[in-house]
Amino acid sequence: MSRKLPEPSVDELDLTAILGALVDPARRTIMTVMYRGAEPFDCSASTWCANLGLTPPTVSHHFRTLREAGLTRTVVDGRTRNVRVRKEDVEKRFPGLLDALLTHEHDMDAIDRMARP
Amino acid sequence: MSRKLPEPSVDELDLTAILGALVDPARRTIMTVMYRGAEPFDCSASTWCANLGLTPPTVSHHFRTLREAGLTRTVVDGRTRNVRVRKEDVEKRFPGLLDALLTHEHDMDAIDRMARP
DNA sequence: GAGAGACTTCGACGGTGATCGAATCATGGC
DNA sequence: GCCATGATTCGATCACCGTCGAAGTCTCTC
Repeated sequence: MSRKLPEPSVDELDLTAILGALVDPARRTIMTVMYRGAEPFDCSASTWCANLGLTPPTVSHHFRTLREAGLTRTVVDGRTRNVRVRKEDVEKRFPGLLDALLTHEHDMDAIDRMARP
Repeated sequence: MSRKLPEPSVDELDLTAILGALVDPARRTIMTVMYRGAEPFDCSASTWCANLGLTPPTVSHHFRTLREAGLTRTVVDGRTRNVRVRKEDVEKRFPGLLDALLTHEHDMDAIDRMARP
């Protein structure tokens, strides 16, 4: 049994909210890792905490912000959370946006760390 | 005799600064108008004030933010200021970014108003 | 030169957001 | 059913940003 956390529909996607979410470097790192990695993505918060140098509350806050901006979809299944980027939805509304924003990231450190199984 | 106001070089263009500049709806409107209009663009601040519903200090602040983010180039010539979007520079560093961000603006009202000579 | 007009800078205010520690909640195992 | 574990929420704090009024600066004109 799994439940999907609330998220805006495609029509509700707002550019200001999306940009507001992607201004933060930590959130952009999260998005870049998930955007270029295999999906669905297992995001144990503790792993993110270590790689981003942030505490659990802050990481939780970032994931909520991304989801509420419509950039990610979170499915809760038991105690694990599957988060994946809503590529098609965002692409439909703002073509080329994710590619333009998430393919030129400079600090690949966290990305490389997260890539390890 | 004209002088160019200080601006970051292409190598100094920072995605966080650019997104921070474009998060604000007023600045995004300014950029959209200039990006899609003919350039160079005569930006009498009083016109912007009327169309954006903002006071001169605020408009001045927005233009400064855009310039310091590397999105615009301002050339002062006497008492007139010519501002134009640094399309090539931004495109060189972040391909497709401006197109993705400035071609789906919803509120065309200010854009239409500014379009009139 | 002196004044008028237009933009910028300065100072302040209110709001928003990132961050953390502490408390709370939910889940799986005993 | 109850505890241990891991994430979320709550509350507070700090910094940053948008906005404006007032003061300052620059330029053109007379």
